[in-house]
Amino acid sequence: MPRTPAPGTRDRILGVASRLFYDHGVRAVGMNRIITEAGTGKNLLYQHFPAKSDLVAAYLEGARERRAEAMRRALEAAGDDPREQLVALVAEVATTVRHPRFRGCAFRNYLAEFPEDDAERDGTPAVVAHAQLEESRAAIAERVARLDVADPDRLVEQLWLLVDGLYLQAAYRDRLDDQLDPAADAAVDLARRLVNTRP
Amino acid sequence: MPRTPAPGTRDRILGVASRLFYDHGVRAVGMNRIITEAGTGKNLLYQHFPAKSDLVAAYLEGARERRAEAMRRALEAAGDDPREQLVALVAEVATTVRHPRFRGCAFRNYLAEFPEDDAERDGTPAVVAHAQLEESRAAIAERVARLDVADPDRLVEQLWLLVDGLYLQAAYRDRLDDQLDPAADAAVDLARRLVNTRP
DNA sequence: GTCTATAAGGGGATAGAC
DNA sequence: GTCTATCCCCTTATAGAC
Repeated sequence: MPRTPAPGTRDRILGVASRLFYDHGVRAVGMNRIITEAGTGKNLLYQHFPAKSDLVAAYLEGARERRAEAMRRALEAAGDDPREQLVALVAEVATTVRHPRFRGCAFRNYLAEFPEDDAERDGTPAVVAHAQLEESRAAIAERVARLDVADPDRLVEQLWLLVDGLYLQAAYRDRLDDQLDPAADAAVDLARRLVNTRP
Repeated sequence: MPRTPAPGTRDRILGVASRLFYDHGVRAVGMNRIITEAGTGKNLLYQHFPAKSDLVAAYLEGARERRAEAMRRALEAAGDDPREQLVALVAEVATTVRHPRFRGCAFRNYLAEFPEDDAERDGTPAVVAHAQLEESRAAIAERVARLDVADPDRLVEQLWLLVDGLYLQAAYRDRLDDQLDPAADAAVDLARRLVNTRP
């Protein structure tokens, strides 16, 4: 049984691939380009990732971990009030969206690129993407459930609409010099009004 | 000078291509499939559309005309009150989204599929898509400008967030049995509250 | 043995020629 | 309509360098 050679290789390949996938789209980036920019051999890449699909799934999995960590930090900073936590979740997205190199939500971008990619086996990119979206939505639903509002389901939908709206706008509004800051501010403002409305 | 042969040919090709592009995505549909399903010859297709890009642009242009017509009808039915017109614009999107065969916004789908398609020449698909989005947003901004609200820009952003949120959710929430109806209702409800808030 | 570099297989794309 | 040219894709196999 051979030892795992060159421990940093997998991470380096995955890092290069992740940046390329995110910046240019999964379909637009070929394996050749990843190999060239990573400075590695083709054999080694296919040893760590038997197919491009595995590499894409690992890319989304990494993005998911980073998103989960960011959400966790935002919730911690918001304290114990579920209303403040809900505002913090939307505000975290608003902050993420403002990042200069932000180019849309990685998971929604993937699903838009591969609309016919069914969720068959475990570890499929589509499965990872759906899991992240459901997890993110569940974080909102949990906190809304702790509020005393007349129609909690509706509030979840409305907050989720803000999040999705922000992500989608970020995906196309950067073409012209259209800044996302007003949209991000408007989303946070609206989220605060929504969670503070008494039944 | 040869006569224009078979006047309905162009429309037939465009109709078949539009349906395929919308249902399966632009990248997933090759020219061969369009030719096969349209029952036309390859020569004839390239005579009407010299490149695939031209066919895609015509597909988006057609979708744009249909969207403009739907918006015009919704505004007419809403009467002269700008508040009712704004609610009608969001409600029209909510209705469109509920359609069983709805598979997302054609323009946003295209921009997601081709993120690096710059707007260079006229008639490019990306140009058509951007024009439609700006036109749709302008329809909201015009009516908000006629309201006496404290921060009109913010209201435009918030209404636009609802529209984008609806469109994006429609693009991925239909995978599982997740119905869009609650989201559509929530969006219309929120739009009504937003435009009826006094400064 | 481990990695790189290169070539080739198999498929499908657009576009054009006949 | 069929057939071909050209290109790029993912993937595998082979050959060479440290």
